[in-house]
Amino acid sequence: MGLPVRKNNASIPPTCPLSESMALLRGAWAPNVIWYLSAGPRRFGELRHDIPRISARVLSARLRELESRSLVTRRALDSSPPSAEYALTELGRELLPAIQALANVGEKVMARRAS
Amino acid sequence: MGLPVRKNNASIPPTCPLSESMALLRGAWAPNVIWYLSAGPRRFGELRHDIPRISARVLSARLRELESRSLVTRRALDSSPPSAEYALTELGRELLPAIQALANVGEKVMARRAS
DNA sequence: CACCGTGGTTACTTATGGATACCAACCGGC
DNA sequence: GCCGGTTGGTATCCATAAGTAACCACGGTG
Repeated sequence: MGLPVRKNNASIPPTCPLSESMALLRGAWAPNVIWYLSAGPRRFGELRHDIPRISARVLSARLRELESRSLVTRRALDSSPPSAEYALTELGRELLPAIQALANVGEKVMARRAS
Repeated sequence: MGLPVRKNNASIPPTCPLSESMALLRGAWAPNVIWYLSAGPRRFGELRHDIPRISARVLSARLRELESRSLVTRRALDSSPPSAEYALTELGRELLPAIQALANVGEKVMARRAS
């Protein structure tokens, strides 16, 4: 006994697409950054304000990582205090349905807890 | 100049449902564990085999955390070598659509890269 | 001139994850 | 009775990631 030999491995994909998208979203606050960019380009300080508990250090690191993964683009504006604007790429936008699905679950859980 | 005053804050929910579900999925490999439990209950060693790169230490920690968040249940079996079986709760199953959406994106990305 | 906002960077500390080894209980074989 | 294998972990140590707080250059403002 001890090994009831399970054959339901068949329903599991051989190489893991889940790990693939989790790799794109790796790093703290990455999904939030993408979410808050979904409505259009935003500047560093705006994102910092959108995600109150993120530190400048982590936001900076995350944006650079997301840029290197081609999920967001950075555009430097030479305004009087030089600012930067971040936007989603096409690839970044492909993650939006999944992030929306996560948000939906969160919403449902929050609603249930509030009731 | 410098501050083009953005009003698109209106499209952003006040409290963040995304962070809510990300908190449920916090910790390395958490989404994978839930994914591999979606087909039915599985034992510790089976999960370890399902997710080849996870260490026993982290799997153990993750299962305990997911159990404390009421996403999975643990059932000890008193077989000859005592074993344990983990299964999704109703709450855990609610995350499956979101995890499926992530997997779909990953699949698309992988397919595109392979072509 | 001192001060503030913008977009960061630089320490320093803590939390998390990974690798490896090890353990107790039990079984079957010898 | 001893050996090795199986199962579900734990113990230990180290590397990386994230949080905290302070600081900086720049120009505009009062």
